[in-house]
Amino acid sequence: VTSEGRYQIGEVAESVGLSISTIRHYDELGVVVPSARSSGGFRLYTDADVERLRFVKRLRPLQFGLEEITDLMRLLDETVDPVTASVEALDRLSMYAAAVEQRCVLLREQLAAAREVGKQLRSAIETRSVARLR
Amino acid sequence: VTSEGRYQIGEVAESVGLSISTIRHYDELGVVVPSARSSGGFRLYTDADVERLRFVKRLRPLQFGLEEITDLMRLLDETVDPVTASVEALDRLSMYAAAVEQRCVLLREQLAAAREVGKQLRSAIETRSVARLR
DNA sequence: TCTACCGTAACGTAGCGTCAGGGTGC
DNA sequence: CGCACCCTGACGCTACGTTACGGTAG
Repeated sequence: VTSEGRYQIGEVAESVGLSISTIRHYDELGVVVPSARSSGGFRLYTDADVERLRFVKRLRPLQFGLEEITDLMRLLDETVDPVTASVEALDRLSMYAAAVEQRCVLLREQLAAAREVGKQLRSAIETRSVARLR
Repeated sequence: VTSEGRYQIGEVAESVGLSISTIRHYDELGVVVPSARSSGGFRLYTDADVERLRFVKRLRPLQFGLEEITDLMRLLDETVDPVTASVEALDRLSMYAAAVEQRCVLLREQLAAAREVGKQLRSAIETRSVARLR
């Protein structure tokens, strides 16, 4: 904790589980821009910023591009107030929701396939090791 | 089928589910090199080659580099005959097996996190849409 | 000969990792 | 002042995608 709710990039990286260069990259691309900078130029992240980083981290394995993720988060921001929320924004938001569902299904399939490989490997090792024992 | 057990890159791409450029890339890097070429230079894949491509495809989501995958497949090849199989090769093979296990666990965690996001998104959309109806 | 398919070469892209050289902060 | 931490370029890397231009298969 640097000064009550303002974290430096190192602490953030530690707590979120992203590398410092990744976090800097996200800043450069405008995915997650720190709410403040110290007088000396250090990036200072608020708890909300950190939450956004966690959000990105969760979405990345679903093969979403950083641009899409940025767009999605902006949509969420725009619709925080239901009054300001345009129908169009809500529409696009649910398209993202559907995409997330699909990617999850795909991820499950990949996991299943990967476990197959694991089994395949284990059995291959076993038969080859057993043969060696004789 | 081009001529009994020899497939052109297009058919292979179709059946395996990898893009043509990906398959060409794998050839260039020596990951999966087609067993033959037509007299005119067309890549000709055998069923075994196609199997190797499927193997690569299954391992990719586990974040293995192409070089590692190549190494792994070579290890499998080298140990096909238990007599030629060195203890060292078998050792490295089981290290890969362990790595696969770990990556599977990680993948499951990522899937769980991603589903969280899905839920989060759906509920956000719902509350914001319902508010609009009034 | 036509047409779909394939070849290489070369450059473009996303998402970081990795210095190099130099301030910042406690 | 020291030492850990941070800054901005700028270049490197992986794993492809994308033309451009031309040959091949049947």
